[in-house]
Amino acid sequence: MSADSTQDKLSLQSFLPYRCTRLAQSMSVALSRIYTSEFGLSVADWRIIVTLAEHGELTGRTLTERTTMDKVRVSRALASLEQRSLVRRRPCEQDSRAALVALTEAGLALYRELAPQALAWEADLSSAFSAGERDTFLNLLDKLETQLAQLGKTAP
Amino acid sequence: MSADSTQDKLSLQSFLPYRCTRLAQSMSVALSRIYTSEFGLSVADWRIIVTLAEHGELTGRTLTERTTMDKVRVSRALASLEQRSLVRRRPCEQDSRAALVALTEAGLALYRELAPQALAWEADLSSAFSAGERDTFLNLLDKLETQLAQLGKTAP
DNA sequence: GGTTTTCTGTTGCGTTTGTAACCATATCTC
DNA sequence: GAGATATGGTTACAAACGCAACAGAAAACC
Repeated sequence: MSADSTQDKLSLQSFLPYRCTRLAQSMSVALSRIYTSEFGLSVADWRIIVTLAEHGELTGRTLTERTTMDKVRVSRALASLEQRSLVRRRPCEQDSRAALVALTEAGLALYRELAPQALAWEADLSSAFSAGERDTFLNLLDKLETQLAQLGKTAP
Repeated sequence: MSADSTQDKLSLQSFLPYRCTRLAQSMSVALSRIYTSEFGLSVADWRIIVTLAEHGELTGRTLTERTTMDKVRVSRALASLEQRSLVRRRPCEQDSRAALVALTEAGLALYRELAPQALAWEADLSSAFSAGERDTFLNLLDKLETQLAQLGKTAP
């Protein structure tokens, strides 16, 4: 009926931010059954481990960018991970304020056990999609994020 | 290139839960410029007000369902909203445990000021979409949520 | 009709999370 | 090269959050 893509009346159920948050919440709860219940990792831990596994040794600064997390959240997660000997830190020669963080052997081993499970879980989830819909979905997410950044720029 | 809808390697940037959380987070921050900075409302407050405006007088129980929030979160938000005279509570005749919550005149007035702004904001955001993409997006969100519920049922 | 179970709603407590202040170092400016 | 400014990272404090425990009332059970 409606040829318009936007709504004229406000309904929580079709309000984009609410729907995205709700979905993200559900996903997070489901996923945490893997990395929290089974491996005792927080979301922050998880993101850091995956990022380090993908990009190798990184500085805390870069880690906050890649994981879209707060400085302090990264700092605290790193402290915890280091205590559990899942990551190690060594001073950075070029900048003595910064530290270079990398996975330890144990950390890498954990990742190798965790990653396939996460991928399998995501595959199960994505099986709700028909061919191409996953890409479409990610594409739409991109569009929204881009637009959001655009809106934030014009009216800060 | 890839005809497969799932990924073979784990990358945070294309990992569905991460991407959804990130987008939801960005949206929430942007939106809160309206209802937090300007009206001093929390996300919980906001959801409750919108739901009450849409459905009229409701019990707390129903409110938790419609807003997908915790019992306690609703309870605390209601206490705060009642103190600010934005909602009122009256005992429920059929069930003396429950209370019926409704917007006050002030609450409704607030809503009438807030809702258009939220809708305008969402319209700005949705302008990143071409015709039909918003519906597509909501549809894909639905699919994921359904699948998620399905997965949760089989392996709890 | 009394007992047990279930349900609504609130409170207490420990954990998590973000904001602000803070060192230490690096960079920029003159 | 000395002062101002910005940046990486940690600490301190306060607010928000959810789980568990709770009181009170309804439903279910026999």
